[in-house]
Amino acid sequence: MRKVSSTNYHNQAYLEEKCTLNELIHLLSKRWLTEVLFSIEEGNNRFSSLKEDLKYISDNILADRLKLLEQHKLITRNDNFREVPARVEYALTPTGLKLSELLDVMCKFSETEMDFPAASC
Amino acid sequence: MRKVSSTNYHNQAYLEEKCTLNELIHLLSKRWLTEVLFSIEEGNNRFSSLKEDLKYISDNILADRLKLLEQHKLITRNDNFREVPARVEYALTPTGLKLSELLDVMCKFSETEMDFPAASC
DNA sequence: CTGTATCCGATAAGATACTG
DNA sequence: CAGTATCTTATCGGATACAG
Repeated sequence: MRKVSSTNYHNQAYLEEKCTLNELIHLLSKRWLTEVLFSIEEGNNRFSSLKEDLKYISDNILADRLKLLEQHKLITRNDNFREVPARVEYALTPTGLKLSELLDVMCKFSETEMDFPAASC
Repeated sequence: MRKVSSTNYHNQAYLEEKCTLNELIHLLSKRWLTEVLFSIEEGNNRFSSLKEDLKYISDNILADRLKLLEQHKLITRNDNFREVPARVEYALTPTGLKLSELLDVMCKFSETEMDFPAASC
């Protein structure tokens, strides 16, 4: 739970109210989140498949990131398979796809313009 | 100092090596950083002017963000005025300007596509 | 298979006091 | 004016154990 009394909390709230960009960046800055988005886009639509693809991610973090992405309507969660063991499939929404394209642009920018050591994107 | 032994550290390093996008987002996620960039773009080119514009920012955070922006060649720092009291002026680099334009695009996206409460950007 | 609950270490933000 | 140094607190990531 957040301590509402702190300046820390108030400043973040102030920034997010001032501009939703801060809210979006705060979401994107959660570790693994963009990787989960990209991995779903590439066809990894199950929990176990994502966990295998993002080899160092832990259960609780993956679950949390999927929940966040769903809450912000960037992915859909389909658990209507009525199978045992449980089966759930994830997919990008149109907004999720647009965000992914936007992140591609940012990735190109970071590769070509920014002063970071080179890496394959 | 960072503890190199932690999984926490290794995972972040893994992600940043995998794609510089993670490095860029990690930078942008530092609180106030984008606001400082925008404020400089709007003409606030002195420490005191920035501090007044971003009314809740503290000295040490502003100093740190300016240092980060300079290190990544997003702004320039000019202290060649030989005046007392000290005088320093900041300005965007071409890369800084491009980043600002990219962030404008992201801001529009967050306003029109994302599921956040509305705010003026 | 797809998660949840609890705990702990690591990192980030901010308050305060001080300096050339 | 333009910062720096030190300390405290808040937030985040991850390990482990467990559940429907």
